[in-house]
Amino acid sequence: MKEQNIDIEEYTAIFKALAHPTRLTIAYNLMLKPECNVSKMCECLNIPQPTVSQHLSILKNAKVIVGHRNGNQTCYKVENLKVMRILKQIVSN
Amino acid sequence: MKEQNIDIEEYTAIFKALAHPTRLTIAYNLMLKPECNVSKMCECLNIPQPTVSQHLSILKNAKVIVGHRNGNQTCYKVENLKVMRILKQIVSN
DNA sequence: TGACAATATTCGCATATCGTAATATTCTTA
DNA sequence: TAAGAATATTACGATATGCGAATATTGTCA
Repeated sequence: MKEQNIDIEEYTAIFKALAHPTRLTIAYNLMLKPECNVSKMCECLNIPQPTVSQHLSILKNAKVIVGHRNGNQTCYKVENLKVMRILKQIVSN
Repeated sequence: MKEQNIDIEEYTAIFKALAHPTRLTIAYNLMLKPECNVSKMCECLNIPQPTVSQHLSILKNAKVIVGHRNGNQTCYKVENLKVMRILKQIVSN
């Protein structure tokens, strides 16, 4: 019998990162829009900046999002194709 | 601006349930096969029965799987369409 | 009913996660 | 270089999660 080559560890890490309302909201919105910086997220979510940065850090470690600095601000976006496929599934159902 | 009607809480619960290697493995395999009872899972996973039952309970509470008794054993399967769409995405990528 | 198989639940403890607060770092610009 | 804006990190107490061990429940069948 042929083994399905799904990487359980990888997907577990992704799901773990998405398993929080704030982080799922961030990831979901980042998938819809091109990218976003931190202070705009804080404003939209109405959540303190350190908390948002912590969540961003978790999403980043799980390879759900990537960030790049532009001057003194950091823009984040979703690039991981596996993550994008998952997030697109939950849109508009 | 129109609100996207995605239920963050619902998907958070689903992702939380799937965010564990054992549970993701169980859910993934249940999506591939028609259904499975507990002792067969214990055997395949090589994990003690109480631990498997605990994970099944978590998956059940998150509406990821449903179980029905057949005599003195319980068969579980994935019926939730949202969950199936997510799990199908992670197959064969 | 008694014994056994299959599954579920409870308990206790170790570890992980969450959120707030405080502080540190990085970058820009005067 | 000093000040301020934007972001990141650390510390810590409260709560949640994971797992093994023990036990309870449910169903079958002699």
